[in-house]
Amino acid sequence: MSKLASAESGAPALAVSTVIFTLRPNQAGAMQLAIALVRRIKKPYLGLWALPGGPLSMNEDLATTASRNLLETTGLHPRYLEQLYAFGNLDRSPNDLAEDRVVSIVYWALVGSEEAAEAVEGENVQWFWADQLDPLAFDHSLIVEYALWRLRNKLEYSRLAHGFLGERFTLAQLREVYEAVLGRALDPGNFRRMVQGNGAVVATSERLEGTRHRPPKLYRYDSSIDLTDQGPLNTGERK
Amino acid sequence: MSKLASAESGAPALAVSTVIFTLRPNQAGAMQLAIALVRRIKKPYLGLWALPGGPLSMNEDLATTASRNLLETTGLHPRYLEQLYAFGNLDRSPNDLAEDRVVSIVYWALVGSEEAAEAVEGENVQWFWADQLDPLAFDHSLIVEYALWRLRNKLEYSRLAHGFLGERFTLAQLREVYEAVLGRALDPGNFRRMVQGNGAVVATSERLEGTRHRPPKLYRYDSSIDLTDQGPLNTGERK
DNA sequence: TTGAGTAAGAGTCATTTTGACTGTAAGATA
DNA sequence: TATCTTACAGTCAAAATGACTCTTACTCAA
Repeated sequence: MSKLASAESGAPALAVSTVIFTLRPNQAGAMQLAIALVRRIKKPYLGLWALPGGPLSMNEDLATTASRNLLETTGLHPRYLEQLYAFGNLDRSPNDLAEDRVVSIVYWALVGSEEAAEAVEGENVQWFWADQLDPLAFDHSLIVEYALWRLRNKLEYSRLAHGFLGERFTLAQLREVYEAVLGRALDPGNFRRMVQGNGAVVATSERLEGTRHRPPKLYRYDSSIDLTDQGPLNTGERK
Repeated sequence: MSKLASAESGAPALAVSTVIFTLRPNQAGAMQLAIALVRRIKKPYLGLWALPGGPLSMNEDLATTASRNLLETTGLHPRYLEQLYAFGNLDRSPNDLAEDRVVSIVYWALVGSEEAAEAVEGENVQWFWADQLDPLAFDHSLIVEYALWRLRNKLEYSRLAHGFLGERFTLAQLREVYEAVLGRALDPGNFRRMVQGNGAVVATSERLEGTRHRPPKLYRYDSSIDLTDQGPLNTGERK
């Protein structure tokens, strides 16, 4: 007999999972894309790594559940949170017992680099480099691959990089985010022109001091756009 | 006591709905974007129009359920089917009885113009112009608006127009699809250059005859790409 | 005090892409 | 045969893009 609540009602169970991205410095000191995973402590795929998640509770919105899962596993709040996809194939679970069927509504989230450094990490919660993952539990490898694709795509026509950075940042830091996510070097001059051209970013009067070279200006995103909860539910512009 | 199965298990119910698009000629003879809706014959929003859909059954994939709903309401098979979004807000139902909560996984579909002309239409199933809809039941107006946005966006970087056309088509027909979906006229010459430039379309040796002007070449899509079931589950290129 | 090193930030230039437009060819109809 | 309509090819300028160079402003070591 299944342990899932759905078994009694004859309907598939509903769960919410989250792909949590951040940027962390690697051995060479360069920023690299990382994902938070939890270790399975129960029977299917016991010991393997999986996406954090849990059942959808009756009195909670989907995004709220994702946000809470994120807080409970890493102790962090998302800078950006968006629904990725609903996975509900019949063959998602290893044994094809119909009673164990779970439909997972998956979100993806960005957390800031500084916060991520202080995140909860332990035996069963760890950060992994996004581009060198061992096979995960269930269909989570597929999910991560899709989330990666979506992140890289959306970066180009959105202001996503904000999700990794603080309120103010230099253009070099912003470029570093783009390079880490896209996985290739970008020309500094062209990047400056691009990012200033579309008006997404405005210069502040401050500069970053304490560097051992010419102090760069600090920029901030044009604050007219709210970065949280993209998708059909926001009322702002859609681009 | 609620009629929904979820009430007994303490979990939100799961449903699948579909936004069904087609192109139909309007009074002026021009193609225009239309959506298939069903009339509510039950209590919440009784008499209002809504998206076709139903509960997710235990032994059916999400996309299969969407496809079956489409077949049952219109008698048609989709030329294109893609998951849109999972809607699960707490305030989706009018009365805020927690037991009535439903999470809807919404798909959107394209059906061919010729087939749509012969589709089942009756007292409780009808086509409506996509850009002049009265308010729908539940949050379905919001859902349709989002589906429209997604359709228009995706048209630009995908081969979506195939979903409205037959196997072979003239470039003028293809342009007509684009114009109907985007809602604006396109320059024929530039359209030709664009569509031939990215290699999505190849000319056949046939021509469309019976016109009262120079017979245009018939084209077909490069068949190497499968158009059904986009999203994370396809193995092909992702662009 | 001075020169070297480093990265910020502005500018140049050739190529590609895009939008608007013009011109010609092929068939139907009167 | 003349004319109408549409297919389809070609032109041209503006805008966007990628690969550069050059100058400026700071730190640090000699």
